[in-house]
Amino acid sequence: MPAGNVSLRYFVLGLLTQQPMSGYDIRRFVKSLSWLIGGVSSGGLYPALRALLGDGLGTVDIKLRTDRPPRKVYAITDVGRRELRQWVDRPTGPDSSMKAFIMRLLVASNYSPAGLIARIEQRRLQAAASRLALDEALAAMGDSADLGQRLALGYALSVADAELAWLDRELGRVSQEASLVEVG
Amino acid sequence: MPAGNVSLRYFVLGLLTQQPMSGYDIRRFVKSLSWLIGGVSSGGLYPALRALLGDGLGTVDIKLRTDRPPRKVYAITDVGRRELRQWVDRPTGPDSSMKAFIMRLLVASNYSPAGLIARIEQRRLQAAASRLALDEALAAMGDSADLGQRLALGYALSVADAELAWLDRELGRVSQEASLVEVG
DNA sequence: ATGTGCATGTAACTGGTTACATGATTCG
DNA sequence: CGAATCATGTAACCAGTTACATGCACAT
Repeated sequence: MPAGNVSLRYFVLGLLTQQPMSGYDIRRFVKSLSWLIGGVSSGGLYPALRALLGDGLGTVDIKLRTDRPPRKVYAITDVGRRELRQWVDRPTGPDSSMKAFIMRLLVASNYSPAGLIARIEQRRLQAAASRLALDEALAAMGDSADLGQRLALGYALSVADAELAWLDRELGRVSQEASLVEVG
Repeated sequence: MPAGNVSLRYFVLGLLTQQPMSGYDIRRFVKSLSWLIGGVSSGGLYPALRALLGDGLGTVDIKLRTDRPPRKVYAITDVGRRELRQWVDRPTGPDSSMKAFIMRLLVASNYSPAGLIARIEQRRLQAAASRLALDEALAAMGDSADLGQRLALGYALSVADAELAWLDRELGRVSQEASLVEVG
């Protein structure tokens, strides 16, 4: 379900606006952000970098070294900066937001009340765990992180909290209805 | 981005728990939910249905008709029900549309304060528009909708509201900082 | 010697989308 | 008569992942 809009290509281009980097640097950096967006696979990254060159959005500076493989440092071009800006402004897709969970919800609603409750509880556990991971990331980052990371983390926290609140509310409601049915 | 977890395969299997359906029925039904999760393409659906048969998760009842193409009605098997339940309980991973926005946020934070503000505002417009679409869906659905759709809509609304609130808050903060810098 | 870090990449696969092909029926 | 709806599907493509391949340097 690669949703055509989560474009690795432009994201790495965006990283190059901070400073020129090699593929390896990029992977390391993205990995340090894995709590937000996961990592990048080399099988995705290297072809993407080559494509950037081909389209004139980036350049390489190849540092040859006798002992090790050459270090290829990529940089963004002016054309790249222009295209990047367009990507940033591009809608992220008609909010089919939270699609994965919504699909499960639609399916789970066909289960018995007890089954549905079990599934919402399960989801709550997961949500709480990932919320905790965000908190840990927040603690770990301290004052060192840059604006982008702080913004991204804040956003993720807000959404995670909203989800938890919804789950708790709904869990209460569904349980109550279930017990009413039992009694009635 | 095919996020390996948004599995069309299991979602259609889940729809079959409500009642046996043909591929066409499924497309129509999912299309009626397009405000939540978008549609299904036939190029995705028909292969998925065939795969369900191959794996023993579903069966077909082929109604031959002289005048029209045969109508193939699919139903879920017990094995299918078992696997489906596992899918429902499976973690969903960070949502891909959230990921798409976070990536843009990380990139946009490298722009000037004015640029960053413009980008957050842009996102706010989109978020408000999709929030509005959800409200319309809510109004349109009235009392007719089933539990699953009501749950899904409520969830989507909560998350959308949280996102809007975050955007407004952050827009205020970033603007203020920008004007402080200007003055200082 | 053994594993970890540096550093590059390819091949096969996955889970989709887009666009196309086919053909009858029904509605305006 | 033409458009929409019913109803099936295929082929080409896309963006990405997984697993693999290669090889040197440095620390344990």
